[in-house]
Amino acid sequence: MEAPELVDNLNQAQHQAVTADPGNQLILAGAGSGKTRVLVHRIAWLVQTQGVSPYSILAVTFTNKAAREMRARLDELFRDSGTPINTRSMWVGTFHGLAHRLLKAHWKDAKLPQNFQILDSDDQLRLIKRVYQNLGLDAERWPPRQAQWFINGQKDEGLRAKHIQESADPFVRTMAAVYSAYEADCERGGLVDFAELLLRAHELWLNNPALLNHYQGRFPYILVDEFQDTNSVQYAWLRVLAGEACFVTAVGDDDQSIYGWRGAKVENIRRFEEDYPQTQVVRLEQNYRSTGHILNAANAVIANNFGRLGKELWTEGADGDPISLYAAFNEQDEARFIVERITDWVAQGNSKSSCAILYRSNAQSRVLEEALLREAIPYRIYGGQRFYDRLEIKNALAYMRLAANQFDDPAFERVINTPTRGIGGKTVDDIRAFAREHGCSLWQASEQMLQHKMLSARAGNALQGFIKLIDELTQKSQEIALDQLAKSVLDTTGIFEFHKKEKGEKGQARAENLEELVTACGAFEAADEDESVLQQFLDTAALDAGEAQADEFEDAVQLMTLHSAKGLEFPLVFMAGAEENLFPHKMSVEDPDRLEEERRLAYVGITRAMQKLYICYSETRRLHGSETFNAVSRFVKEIPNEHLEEVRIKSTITRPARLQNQGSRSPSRGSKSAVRLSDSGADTGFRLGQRIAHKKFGEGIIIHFEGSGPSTRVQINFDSEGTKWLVMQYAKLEAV
DNA sequence: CCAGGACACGTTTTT
DNA sequence: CGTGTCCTGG
Repeated sequence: MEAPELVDNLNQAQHQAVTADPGNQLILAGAGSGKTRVLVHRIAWLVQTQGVSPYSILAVTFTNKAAREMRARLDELFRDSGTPINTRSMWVGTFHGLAHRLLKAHWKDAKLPQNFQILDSDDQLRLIKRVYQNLGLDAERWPPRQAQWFINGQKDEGLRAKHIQESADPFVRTMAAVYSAYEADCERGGLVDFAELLLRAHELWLNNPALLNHYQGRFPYILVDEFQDTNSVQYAWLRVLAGEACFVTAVGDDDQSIYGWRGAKVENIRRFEEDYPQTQVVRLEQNYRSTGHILNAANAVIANNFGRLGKELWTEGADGDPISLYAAFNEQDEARFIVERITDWVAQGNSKSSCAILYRSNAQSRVLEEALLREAIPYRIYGGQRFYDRLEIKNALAYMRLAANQFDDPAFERVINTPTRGIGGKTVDDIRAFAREHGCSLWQASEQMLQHKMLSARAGNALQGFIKLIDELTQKSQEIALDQLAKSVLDTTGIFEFHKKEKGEKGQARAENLEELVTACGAFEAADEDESVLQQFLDTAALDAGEAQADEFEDAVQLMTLHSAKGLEFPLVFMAGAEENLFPHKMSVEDPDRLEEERRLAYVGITRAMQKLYICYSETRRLHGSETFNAVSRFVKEIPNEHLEEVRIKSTITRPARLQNQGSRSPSRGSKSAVRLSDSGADTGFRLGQRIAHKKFGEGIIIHFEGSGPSTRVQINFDSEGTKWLVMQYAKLEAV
């Protein structure tokens, strides 16, 4: 059967990947090589030419965004080829989403209550803190966050509390105890955290051979996106499901594995061929995104890593501009440089949203934001707080959760006194103690304590009011539509007023978000007839926190970390802070594996750029309150000179080491003996003692020069502003 | 309850 | 240095 529309316009490697005979397949997809296209076309090809049912395909991604995109593109493809298929009923989703779907369908086999609740990391931490109280642990000595990290790490490796080996190490012993108690609490409350979804789903296979057999028969074709990001449980879950007969297509790029620190295992993709017999390997190396200079730079950098599966990006397109390297004087200068380049770019008729500023750590954004703010350039920070992660939304959702399930302890704790209704810490402690003693939920404990009049009149009344409130919501939840319930939560619990009266613009924003929640509830479409719309909505909210920001349609410069830039592309890209100890980060330079991950991050960063890439580093940087002096990043040095062009001619100044001990803000200006100053300023068109005018600072007299060329820095004693150091290139001085 | 101060901390993030 | 958290005093 022919399916020309599926293979037209594919290059040879893509064609090979899409039309390969059914079998195990490893598609090594370089950055910008048309990966999603291949994945989607492969699915359509199987369906349209191989007679594979779309419902016997399992397609797994990591993020909801990726899953949505895949679904949308499948919809489009199927629609265009005249074979409309309901992709909503296909098994396309995230690992967590699919695991959840399985556990919902087989809650009994999974040994879960039917209405088990998903615990987000906030709830999880809260629960761990409660475990601490129960165990009488010192939160100072063993930070609860560490316990959370530990528990999730163990689960990611497929390990339960009982699997942790006896250890003499007090840390391990303590953590194991916390894990164990936490597990018991989750068990009692029917609570499932994110890692637990995966672990349970894996155990579901292992403990129910018949069930596993059923799904193995159901899904003879499995496709996994971003395979290099799979962690141990995810890999194991897939491996078991695939069994001996299913065909697995793994799509990924070992060179873009940047999540090792949260459990992802590059080895999973590297050993794929060994684990899945007769794997056909296809390399997608032709790049449709970047210019030649950019790709060659990326290739050269990543070539320094060992044990790669190997891949070299190339393009039919032009070499383009070399990468520009700017050595900033300090982080302010760096920001100013970037903003000026953006201003130029926009002046040439480009959009602001076509530029991205990438950085290694979030702390770097502040200075960049300030510089953008100064020039009134709108910007958007990617990866901010998402809708369902907002405090006010979580509070409202907690009421809805209680309406769905009164035994949801994390929800109970969150809102029992939010807004304040006179149930103080003491009362809540008493309820917790009672619940713990009787092994029941906080809700049940509250009812019991009220019944037996175990509380003071005042606390009792307040608690009674809360119980009544929730009872009424529970009642309503069975009678009215979801958005009406949400509205009712806002009206009756006081949460709307509570957040609205928060000071500043915050209150306004929170009120708007809460109203938005009602709208979202109105727009929610339930997929499953057998379960309450409310429960489905809550699960969706827990598994998909929504988009990061509301005003994403405004034309704005994009700011983000290198990590969150993965998968995106921009015509103009700035990589800021390319300095040793910042990038690669100092926490990663000692360990070769972690250093390689940093290098992959550099590779990801470079390959985001389509037309033009600027790499910036700063000779001095204020970090954690003190001045740091870092060399240019080793990754920059790994880029061959032919692809680089220095924007600033490096000055001839050599800074003595002792400068680091000097307290002054501008250490290199301190003493004449330490720094070779060019007192002529010959190549600048200005001379010492000359009177000049500056747009912002007014008139002044030149009192020092340093460096040469356009990067020459000049000290001016302004009449009204005092002395300042400026970079000649930017200062735009005029002789008076 | 909340403002304000002391104090600690400082890489990356999705579900 | 800037931010977030925890604690205390009013």
